[in-house]
Formats: sequence, structure tokens, C-alpha cells
Amino acid sequence: MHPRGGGDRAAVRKGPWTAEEDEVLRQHVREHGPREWSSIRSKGLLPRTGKSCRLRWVNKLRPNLKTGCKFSAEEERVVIELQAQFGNKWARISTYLPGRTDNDVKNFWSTRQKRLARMLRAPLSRRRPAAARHSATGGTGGAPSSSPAASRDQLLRAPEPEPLRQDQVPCFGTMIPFQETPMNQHHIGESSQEPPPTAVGSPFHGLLGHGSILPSPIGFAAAGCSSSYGAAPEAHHPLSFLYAGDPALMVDAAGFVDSSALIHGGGVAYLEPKRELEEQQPPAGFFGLGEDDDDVYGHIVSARRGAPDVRFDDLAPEMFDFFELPPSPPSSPPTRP
DNA sequence: AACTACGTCAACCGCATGGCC
DNA sequence: TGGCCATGCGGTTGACGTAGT
Repeated sequence: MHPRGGGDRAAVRKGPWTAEEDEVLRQHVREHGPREWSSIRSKGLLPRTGKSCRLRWVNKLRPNLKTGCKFSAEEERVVIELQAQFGNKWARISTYLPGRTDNDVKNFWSTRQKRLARMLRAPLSRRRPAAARHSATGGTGGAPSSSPAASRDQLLRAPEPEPLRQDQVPCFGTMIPFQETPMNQHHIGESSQEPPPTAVGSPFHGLLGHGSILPSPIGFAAAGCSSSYGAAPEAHHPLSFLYAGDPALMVDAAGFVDSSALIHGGGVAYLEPKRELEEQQPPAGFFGLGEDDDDVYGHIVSARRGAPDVRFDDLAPEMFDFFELPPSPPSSPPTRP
């Protein structure tokens, strides 16, 4: 980023910080604490605005920051959960993620959103291959895609549907210690007051948030997620069960989807478009898009009708954000442990 | 090798909020 | 009570690195 402006008002410096400036800022914080940002400039210590100094400290110089390391699966899960709960309250969300700043969380979420928007916008033929997407999204140390070699065609031509039995459905609680997180304690309390509408015994039972507008177990094809998203299902995200294919969690996505719609093949699973769903139309505002939006809507519908073009692998989890969640019940802020 | 698409990150901006006078 | 100032927050932008074509 090139330094912008700088010509006005007594040479306020903008742009990247130098090591020398960082050191001056550290020294100021050592002496005065993380405050009196404006005095840094007024005293002539740095040609930076107080806002800039504060931002630099908060985002880069503050101790115990997790700089240069990707969001872990757990962190991603927390962000997704809290975003669903609080909205874009990044500062608030970041307080649940030690070492992460609101800027980190915001950037993380923004990346997810952009990816989804692009995926929904771009023709699938122009999409990156799964391996590429993974490397880009999952970073350098992430788990490999569950099935980079399993081509879309392979998946879509899986020979024998082999539905999961109910007793094969894995238990979320054993895989994701969700209850350990403070916000989830809060969440559980909410859920207990307002049980999700999914039927007991359904694979979705307890997974879908209250008032989920899922048309039903949907007919998208679900393969192992190629991204690094380790986000686990949680009560407020209607489709969050789809995150479960992340190999980093050693979870087979098949366990989280409608077993009757599953097709297994080569360690991956996808949903066969359910016959009974083929006649259904998505609810108005499906994916937050107008029904006239052929570009996007067409893809989704084609998947529902069995057009062999869309897998869950192709659909980023963030598309679930387009589901309009019912307004959360007024909740007191969760207390940190 | 050049180009393109994409992800990541740092830093800016405008607005909101709260404290002080 | 209203204005000023410092700080906090969320949105946005643009540089840069990486990987695929």
C-alpha cells in the first residue's frame, strides 16, 4: 500500500509503518500504557495520527497476538458461531479469540464472504480446481482436500447409493467439544428454551437453529469440504452441518446429511438430489437472491434437479450466511470464563 | 515466463460512543 | 445541555504473495 496523501496538515504520515516507528510506539506504550494516542503526535514523537497509532498497536504491536498464523478450525468455528449470533460485531467476536484482533476476524469473514459471492456469481466452468481452492483458502498447513482426485464426474456417477443408517450418524458432541466454549454455553441455554424445529431422530435434530428456513434436507451434493473450514455444526446455522466434511476434523460429511439422500463413494459422500425435492421450489428469497437472478438461482436449482454440476465441495459454507436467520432472541452477552 | 485469479493482510476512512468541561 | 475531544468500531481499499493457466 502506497502512502496516501500526506501533503496536508503538517505532514501526517500514512502508509506502512517502519520498524523505527514501531519502536517509538512501543516505547510510548511502555511509558503511558495503551492510551493517549493523540499525544504521540502532539509531542512530536511520530507524525502519525492517534487513530493510526492505536490501530498499529492493537493490530500489530500488542503482545500475545497470533501474527502470521491461520485461523484454526476451532477459531473458524467460533467466528462462524459468533457471527451468526452477534452479527458483524468483530470487536466483540475477537474477545473470544485470544490473540486475534477485530481486524483479523473481519478479514477472515470478509474473505469467506467474497469467496461465496464469487462462487455464486461465476460460472462453475471458470472455477478453480479443488486443489487450488484449497491451497488458497486453507493456507499452507491445512489438511488436504478430502477428495481432490475425486472428480466431479466420479462423484456424480457413483454407482450404488449406500445410504447411511441412522446408527451411523456420528455424534457431534464427541467430535467437537462445542460445549466447552463459553459462547456455546450461552447458546445451549438459548436452545433449551427454544428447541429447534427439526424432528427428534433426524440427522438434523439439534443441529438446525430455531426457525431454520431450510427447505428440508436439501438436495445439494455434498463432498468432503476442500477448504480448511473446520467449522462445526452449531445450533444457529441452518446449514452448518455441511462444514463437517473437513478432513481436518476427521469427519465424514455423510454423517451429517440426510442419510436417505446420501451416496457414498471413495471416502466422500454427496447428496443425491432427492426425488421428492425435485418438485419443490426453494423458498422465496432462497440464498437471499431474487427469484429473477438466473445466474445464481439457476445453478442452485439445477443442482436440486440433479444437473451434475454442483457439489457441496463447490459451495462454500459461507453461502449459508445468505439464509436469513430469524432474529435471535434478545440475549445477554455471554460471560467470559 | 507472463498473465490471471484469488487470498491475505495492513491500513485507511467515516461514523459512533463516551467522557470531560 | 451542548460542544469538543479521544477512543472504538466496522467497512473498505489496495499492495502483495501464491497458484493455476
